Amino acid sequence: MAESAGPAADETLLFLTDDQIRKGIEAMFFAYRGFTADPDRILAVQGYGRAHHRAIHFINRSPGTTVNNLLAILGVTKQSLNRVLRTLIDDGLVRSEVGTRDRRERNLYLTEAGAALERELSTAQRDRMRAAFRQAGPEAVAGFRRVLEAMMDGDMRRHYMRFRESES
Amino acid sequence: MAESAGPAADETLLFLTDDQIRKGIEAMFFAYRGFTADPDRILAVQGYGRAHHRAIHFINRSPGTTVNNLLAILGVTKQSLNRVLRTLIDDGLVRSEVGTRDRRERNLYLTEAGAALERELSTAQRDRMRAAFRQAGPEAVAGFRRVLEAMMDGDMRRHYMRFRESES
DNA sequence: CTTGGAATGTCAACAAGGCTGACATAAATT
DNA sequence: AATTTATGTCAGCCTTGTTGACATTCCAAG
Repeated sequence: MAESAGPAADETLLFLTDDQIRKGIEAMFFAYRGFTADPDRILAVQGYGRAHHRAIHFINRSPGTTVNNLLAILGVTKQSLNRVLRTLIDDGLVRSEVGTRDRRERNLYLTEAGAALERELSTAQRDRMRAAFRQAGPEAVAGFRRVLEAMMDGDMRRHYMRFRESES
Repeated sequence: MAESAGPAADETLLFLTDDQIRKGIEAMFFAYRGFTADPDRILAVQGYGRAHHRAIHFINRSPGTTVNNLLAILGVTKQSLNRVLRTLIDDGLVRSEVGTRDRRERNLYLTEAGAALERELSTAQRDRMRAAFRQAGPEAVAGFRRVLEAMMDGDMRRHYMRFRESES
């Protein structure tokens, strides 16, 4: 913070040059495409999209979660999420139960069919991630995670950390 | 490849456990949201979206690029790109010139107004990336890039590498 | 106890930006 | 001359964002 008087004048900060940063930006762009490519292909077959994947992922991650919880994590409007949730419920992939403590809430669970699709999706995505991790090596993976965590918005980092802690 | 008989039996591969992979997947998801958040805010003001940002970014990156080139990099249909390009041309942010060597082609350039918006967008995005890089440190950045490069599809890696080489 | 908000979820309508298919035009290639 | 290539355009569809209106449920203040 104190040493950033000139634009990258210090040669120990070469990884902060505009060119390095630009490469990072493009790496992020191209890699995210690969990251979603396999699930996208699977989802397209049954007429679903990325929004369905996100809902399925986080319901699987926290069974019994409420619509409001999901809204906070996914960062969309409740109307948008509701449409996706409705098709998943109608198609028998998600079960919605009236909350016991507060009957305004709906607790969401994957059905067997939902869990099966979740496994199919996450297997495809994990296979690619695993291959990338194996190719890059453990230290690269640690760096990858450190940079991504620093890039998150505060709110999202909270959700991410909550998930990280919830399993050993 | 040969040693992967059992599920993560080797303790030197702990970074390849399903749990580690899942953390990587969620890190990617949450970080990408942060990555696009600042440009999204700027674009929303002038009524543009992420599609406009992508077009502007890559036209700025390779001035004079053709429509076909852009299609290959962005991975969308020409109809979809055309709609975005048309608004950018009509709004005076992009200039389209008939190709000299091959007059079927259109060479695309940013106008002054286009370059100004590009600077505004990339400054916001670079600031966040720079902060993340600085916080994570040079070795983390190297690992970040290695993992992302391994995660790209072959085609996308080609485009990425082409860009990387095009500047020292 | 009742009543007025606040929280939660649903329904309707609209826009952006993907997609496919069909077709036109001009230029290059064979 | 015929074909292929590059680009643009029209029409129509889908997913997934948005806002607005509204129903239900809970809770707290009177």
